[in-house]
Amino acid sequence: MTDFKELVELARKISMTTSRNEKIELVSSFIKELPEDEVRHAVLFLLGRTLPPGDERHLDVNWRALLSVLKRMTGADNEQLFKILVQAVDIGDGFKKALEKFEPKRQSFLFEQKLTIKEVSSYYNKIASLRGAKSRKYKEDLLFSLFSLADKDEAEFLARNLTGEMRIGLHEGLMEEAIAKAFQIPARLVRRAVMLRGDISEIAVLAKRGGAKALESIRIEVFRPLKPMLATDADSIEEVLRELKRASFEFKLDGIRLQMHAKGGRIRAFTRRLSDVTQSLPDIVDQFSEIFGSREVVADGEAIAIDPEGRPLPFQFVSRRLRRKSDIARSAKEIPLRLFLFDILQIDGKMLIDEPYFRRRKLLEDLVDEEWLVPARVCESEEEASNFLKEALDRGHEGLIAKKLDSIYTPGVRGKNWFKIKPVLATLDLVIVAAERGYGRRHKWLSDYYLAARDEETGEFYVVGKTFKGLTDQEFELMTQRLKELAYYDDGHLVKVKPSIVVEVAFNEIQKSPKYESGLALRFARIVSIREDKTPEEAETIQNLRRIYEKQFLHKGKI
DNA sequence: GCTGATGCGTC
DNA sequence: GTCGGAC
DNA sequence: GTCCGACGACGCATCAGC
Repeated sequence: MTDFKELVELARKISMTTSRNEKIELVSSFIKELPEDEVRHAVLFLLGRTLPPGDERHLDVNWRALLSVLKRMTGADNEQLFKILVQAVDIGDGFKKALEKFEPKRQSFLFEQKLTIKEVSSYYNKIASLRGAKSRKYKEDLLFSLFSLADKDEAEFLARNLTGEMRIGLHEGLMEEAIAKAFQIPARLVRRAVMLRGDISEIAVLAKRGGAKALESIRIEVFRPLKPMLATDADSIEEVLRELKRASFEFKLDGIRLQMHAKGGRIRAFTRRLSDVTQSLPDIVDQFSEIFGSREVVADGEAIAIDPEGRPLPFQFVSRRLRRKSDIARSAKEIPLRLFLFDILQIDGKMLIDEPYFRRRKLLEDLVDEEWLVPARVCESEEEASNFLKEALDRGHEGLIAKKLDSIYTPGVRGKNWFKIKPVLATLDLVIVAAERGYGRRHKWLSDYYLAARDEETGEFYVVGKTFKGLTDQEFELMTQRLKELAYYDDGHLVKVKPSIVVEVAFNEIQKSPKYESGLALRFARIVSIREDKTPEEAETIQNLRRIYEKQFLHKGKI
């Protein structure tokens, strides 16, 4: 039984170095020595996860629950804790600082207990299993008990782990290399195994138990989702064609990525992060059954919402279907989804991911009626591809995905074989009216900015979204200074400022907002420049935003 | 039974 | 999802 | 080229509190 303390110490060392090689070495020598039944949890915990993927339960514990436990332990009031947390680098640091400042109350145990890796995992299990009335309280009781067994450093680790933000500069990429190094397996092989299984903690165990041989024997299994292949951003069609010369361009649909599995008449649908959403999507299941009957198949596609004329609806509609458990039949009728396939990964036991794209696509076209396929066209000239892009946009879609014709399907990889091309939209000049202090590496700065549009009738500013993207570190530094000078309210976290600074903001879509008074919100807002030349009075108006919102429906459907 | 807070997962 | 920073 | 860490919008389910 390995002490939890050792894992905490390892995490500390990992966070101390920025060298990737050093991180890999640290993790690798640690997991090499670990008993087989602890490897899985150690890997998960280091990556900021609690339960293994595939476990349908969740802890339902996050920073609010943690705060409540912290209150119980320290006896401090909200104000005292807020003061500490606001100055902390992140929640883990805040926990540690609060426990240092106030001598914590702890649950007393009958026997002296020491936290082990397995003990923590067992607590997580119990917390995840609790449901129903008063379960929040019982979860907090368990957390109190868990934190009672932890010293300050362990508490810091736990707080980070439970919020999923370890911030030690270690994710799956380096973990794969660490596993490879620990068990002397080529990194390539580890990576491939993780892709096919979608669960790195399981691969770590397999690697320890069976080495390279065990990983080599891994195949796609129906009903076990693999990671979907991803696309790299491209600025233009020209850039893509320079890279690929000739490529297949497919419509990029704005819906949910679905990996469909079928065998013996049973059908399952998995999302991009491999959760099973079959239950919410009976219409998609029917469609897949119509397409493939009871054949054994694994296919990749996108589901979008469509109006009676077959035009795509905005993403917001699709998301209403997604995790629904109640009134499923009714909502399926209100917002019908339609599946569009673009890849096939396995059929009748034959794995296809190592076949080149053009063969997989050809096979798909032979097997499936065109109406179920994402429209695709092979282009080698910019003009041809541009026309196809225009067609996609005219039909209300997001853009194009360009695919290298002879590329294999590399699950989980965002590489140079698939590119996404989204058109650049006009930007908006908006006013910063408030800001929030950042966390982690941004904790000294005002990092998240409230963006507002002006009401041309009243002159008031209305928030239409927040963004933390687009500025360089240096610009954050300067912006923080400027905003502090404009502040008329500052509680340590939220800073409200006099409308003065105008920024040019890019976005992908304007959505209806239930949260903002303006009724509108920007999707994927990011700052592209600071408009030193503009005054707030010259900024975008809320009236114009409404017009832009309506214009989006020129190509999109409405119910 | 309703409402708001919280957590989670999609993009 | 999207961006900048760091290796 | 690749990985990592900053965090955005929504909508659903679940639970607490009235």
